[in-house]
Amino acid sequence: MKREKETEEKIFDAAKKVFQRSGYAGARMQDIADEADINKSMLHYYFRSKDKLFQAVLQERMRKFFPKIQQALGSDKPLDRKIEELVDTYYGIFKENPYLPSFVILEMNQHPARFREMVRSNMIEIPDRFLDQIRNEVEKGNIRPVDPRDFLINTIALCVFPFMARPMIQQLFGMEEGQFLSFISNRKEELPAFILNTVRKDTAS
Amino acid sequence: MKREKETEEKIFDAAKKVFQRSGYAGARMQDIADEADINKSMLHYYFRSKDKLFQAVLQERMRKFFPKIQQALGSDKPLDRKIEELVDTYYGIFKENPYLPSFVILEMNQHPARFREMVRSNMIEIPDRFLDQIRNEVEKGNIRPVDPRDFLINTIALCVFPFMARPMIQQLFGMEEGQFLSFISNRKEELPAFILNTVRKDTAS
DNA sequence: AAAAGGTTCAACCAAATAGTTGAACTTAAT
DNA sequence: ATTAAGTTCAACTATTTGGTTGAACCTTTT
Repeated sequence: MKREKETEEKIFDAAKKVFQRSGYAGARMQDIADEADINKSMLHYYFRSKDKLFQAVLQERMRKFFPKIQQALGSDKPLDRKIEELVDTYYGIFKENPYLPSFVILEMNQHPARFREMVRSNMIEIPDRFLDQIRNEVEKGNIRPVDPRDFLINTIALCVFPFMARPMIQQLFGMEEGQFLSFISNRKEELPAFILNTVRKDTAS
Repeated sequence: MKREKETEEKIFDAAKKVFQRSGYAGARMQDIADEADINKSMLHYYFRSKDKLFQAVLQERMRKFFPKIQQALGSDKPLDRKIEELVDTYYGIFKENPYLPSFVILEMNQHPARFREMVRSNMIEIPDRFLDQIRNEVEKGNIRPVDPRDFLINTIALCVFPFMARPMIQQLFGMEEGQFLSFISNRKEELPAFILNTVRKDTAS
């Protein structure tokens, strides 16, 4: 009764932090307890097992993450505005959760079945409105003939990759933390153009 | 004396497989022994410790991987041909090593210091010829003014991302293994255009 | 064929790690 | 105040896992 919510929340926040940094296999229950500043048995009292705790974290992360993307993809804005909004959404998420992209990639590849089930049960899917919009732009001749799936992958790849490859980027280009962040900020301005250009039509030749 | 090379090689191949699939933390020495079909103590006889074995694998992977990219980047071909060659190189590597991209991303983020040291000691760097080439194309007005680092990141992102996000792509678009592979094959044909377009100049307006 | 040195493995060991327990403590209801 | 139910924690257990050992086994050298 005392502080039920607070303790559970402290644990959950700590678990998010540790699981995202270290992945399931690399995370230690003791690390999570230390991060939450409580006794290790509390983890089991509130979440029964490492696996249950992890599932809870993964679910929360995906529920926080994908709906925003879906919403941006499914809006009725014109394509160029939509892409700007999407870039904004991605950057907003990753600024606060820098480990999220590599965490999702890791667990997705490590436990594809669990991941599939989670996608299915949370009804995560690509809005038809977006796919139709791309087909429509192609038909109207506004963009090159392109598989909407390719365009979506291009978009996500260009947004997400720098956050996942951060250590490599910093090393190869000799960037400190601050330099990386300002590089990423500058890049954000260019991104919508990069993305839209991947499918831009020849305007002359 | 008996089969020295063969056993060591069997172990090493098994270790590559297991480490790439599961990462350092997720890999079990017993799994590697099983995969190599030998006794667990052999691992320690030939490589002393899990860490040493992992280092060996990581180093081999990076030495196999990066030089090819560097070579493609550093060639004296014109930009469009170079990008085609680079796409070819990436696809060649990933067709045979589908777990390589997510493995590198994982370990890079998990042990950034170890990764940095490995990049440094293997003298992995971006060929100046490539960076100069981009600056030159900008100067000549052939492409939009662009930070060469952004262009390189765009290129790698568009090549690599589908391989890392494979489980998500298959789930979201309802693809079987075979469908994914043919999707990836089709995508390869579009890729050079996607990449070059990210920095293509307006030709009219 | 005997000696020497490298190779293999079953059985162990020690450390790390997930999970359990029972007693003490806190809070809210009666 | 007493009780009942939820919460906390130190100490403990069971299991997993990286690593070791010593004897048996090849292969080559002499």
